[in-house]
Amino acid sequence: MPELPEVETTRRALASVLVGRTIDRVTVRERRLRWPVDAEIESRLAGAVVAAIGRRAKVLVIETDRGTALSHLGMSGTWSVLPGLRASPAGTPVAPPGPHDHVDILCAPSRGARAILLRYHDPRRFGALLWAGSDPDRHPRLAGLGPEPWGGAGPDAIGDHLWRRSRRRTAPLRNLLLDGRLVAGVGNIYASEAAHRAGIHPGRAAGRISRERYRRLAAALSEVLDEAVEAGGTTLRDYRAPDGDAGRFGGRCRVYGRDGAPCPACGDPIRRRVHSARSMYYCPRCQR
DNA sequence: ACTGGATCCTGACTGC
DNA sequence: TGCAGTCAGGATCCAG
Repeated sequence: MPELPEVETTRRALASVLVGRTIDRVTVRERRLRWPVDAEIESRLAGAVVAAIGRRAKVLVIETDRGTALSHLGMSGTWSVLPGLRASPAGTPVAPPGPHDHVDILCAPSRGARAILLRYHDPRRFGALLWAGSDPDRHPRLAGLGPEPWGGAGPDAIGDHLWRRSRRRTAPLRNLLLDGRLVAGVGNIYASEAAHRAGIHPGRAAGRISRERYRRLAAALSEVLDEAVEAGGTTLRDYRAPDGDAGRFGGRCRVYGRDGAPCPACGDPIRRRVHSARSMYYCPRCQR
């Protein structure tokens, strides 16, 4: 799935076309996503003016004058801004939906701006589209999320937080980083990359890592997320930005997906180990 | 309170 | 070429 940088890339693209626009129509063709698409989505959003597109962890927060909708991309979700719309006889854009095109959001032309069609595509249907009303922070999908590792509190504060919350915990560091209640929006790729940059073995018991090393880890996390956002995210297989571009960070991963290849720091082969049914990639020499 | 495993679903890839 | 098996970027729920 899209991790934090991919969601951030999507957020920016959606914000650039949607903010200030009025949504005319929402069409849901398939409600069976991770949770059923809220039945009130269509009626709440029709006529709403988009005020902002935010992001919390990996959740897109669509703020309108009538309330807030949440969009999660799951493992395979993408929003695209459809190019080259033709006008139908009725004057509305036409673009026939393909398989797995579950939701359309249509904005009619207004004040010289042309019509836009946003389309949500999600083969695995692990994504979500939910109505959160006027108090999104209390919505179950957002309540209880840990602090943002990028663009929030500084690395020292995040590092201290992780250190404090990890005392006496025996689970591997990697598991801690993937737990959104401790730190928000970190997935498998960037957990691997940050641990490598910080020189910490991802399998090390989280409770046996010093405060200083957690600070270094938080700095590495912020740095790698920064670079990945700059590159428009990581495309492993099917992630696409709303303009159809693939993310360009994939080629810059130092460990993720590189088992057997040389560590860029020391040249020893990168190892892959499966833990909790997920792959961990690390350099046994650089990471302790 | 923590922990690991199972789970939702489809598509791409691997190996026979 | 075809087919079965394996794996995947997430996050929740559950039993122990």
